[in-house]
Amino acid sequence: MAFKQDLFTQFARVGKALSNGNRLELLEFIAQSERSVEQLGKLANLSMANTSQHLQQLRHAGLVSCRKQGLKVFYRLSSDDVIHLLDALRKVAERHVTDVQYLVNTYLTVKDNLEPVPRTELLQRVQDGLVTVLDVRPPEEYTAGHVPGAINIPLNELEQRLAELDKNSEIVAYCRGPHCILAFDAVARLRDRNITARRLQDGFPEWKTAGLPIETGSKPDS
Amino acid sequence: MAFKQDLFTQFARVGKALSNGNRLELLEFIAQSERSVEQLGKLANLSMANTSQHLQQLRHAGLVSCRKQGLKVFYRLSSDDVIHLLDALRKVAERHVTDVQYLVNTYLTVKDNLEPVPRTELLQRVQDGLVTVLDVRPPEEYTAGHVPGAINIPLNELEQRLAELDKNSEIVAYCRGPHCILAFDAVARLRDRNITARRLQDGFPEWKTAGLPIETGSKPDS
DNA sequence: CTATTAATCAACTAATCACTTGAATAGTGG
DNA sequence: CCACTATTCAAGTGATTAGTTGATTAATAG
Repeated sequence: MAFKQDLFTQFARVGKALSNGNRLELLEFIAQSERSVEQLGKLANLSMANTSQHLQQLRHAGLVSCRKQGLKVFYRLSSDDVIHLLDALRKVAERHVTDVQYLVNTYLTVKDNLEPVPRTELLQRVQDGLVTVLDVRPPEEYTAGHVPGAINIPLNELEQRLAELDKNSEIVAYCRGPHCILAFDAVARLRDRNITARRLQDGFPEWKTAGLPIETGSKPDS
Repeated sequence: MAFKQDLFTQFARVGKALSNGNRLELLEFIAQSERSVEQLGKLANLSMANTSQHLQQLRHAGLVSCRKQGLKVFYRLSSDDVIHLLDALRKVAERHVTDVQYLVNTYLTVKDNLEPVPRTELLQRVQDGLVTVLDVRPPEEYTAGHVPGAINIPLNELEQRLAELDKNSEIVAYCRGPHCILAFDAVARLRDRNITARRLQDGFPEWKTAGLPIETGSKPDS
């Protein structure tokens, strides 16, 4: 059955594109916004030629597409399907690969002195104006219920919306749960910019089931 | 940020597991039902040692898990997340890789010019007795789980067992997934004999992860 | 035209991968 | 105990991959 083999070989091409850490990092950058080869190379700390070659592999796998404007070539995700794919990949990795869990634990608790903020502590400190609570989940989930007073900035908009954060108060980010990558990613990015940030213990479902108050609806623009 | 690199490296391990056609084929078989190494090797036409090695790669990537029963080791998907991942992979490949489009068009669409039956529609129509659901996968996979009320006739027995089909109700055939040719083939053969037949949207794993009811065990002879 | 810049291509090395072969393990039954 | 079976391990080979280096192609500016 040559057809079946051919099909799996083609699917494997997409898998192959996802089989290298540098390419995955490039993909994540591209997912934020369209970028040139040079920019991407700098972000991922790769040589120009190497970056170009990786991007072409991604392009041949159908994950990204590009347009030339003047001297520069801008790459972007070819569709939202790719985001879903990356999401599914992360979810599987996060949930099943023990090494990822180990990395997350190491990073959050020991290596970077990032022990999560206990739930019980947070409410008081929000009321005292000591912390800004950041919900990095998608808007739908935020609207459906969130920690009182939290502002919603989805992870992919974080860089563009840094101005909305009060840089004098500590940021406490949370997301879907204890192993959800969103909040730790947010904390990592904020810390890259020298913004004090920590992660809330667990995520929203745990907050809710702990019997703590919640708030629903979307935040009006202020 | 070495941590970030490490994380992407771990994610890439999952990508690497998906980067080989034989592994993807094994995964699809495993998605149907738990199976031993020997069975999987035969299905995918691989040597024992080779199969074992591929399965171990899948296991280390967190995609499958296994249990030993007597002499045999049975592999199964480690969670429904994996089906979602495979789905996302297929979707991206299908939509963006022109070679896949060509293959799909050449082999599949030509055979099936009628739209597949949506999952949500099927249950109601089965209950109303309007359709006969036909599972054309091998008996083991049928036994491990199938659409409620479906009858099991493997493709190679279809011609001999036509009498079992109620020719007054429409036949809806399904198999392993959106690109599995078993159901396409069945529909084509039934139409050749002037039996009204259509294909179910996707296959059994997708049905299961959509949260729809399933039935297990083999059908008693009636 | 030439110089400059962004990106790609081509050629090469070291590392990794797919697969084979043959040996080693672990369970089972006599 | 031994024989038998399903699986895994270990070692080796040819193919593929990631990354480097230096040359080459396009677009732009003077």
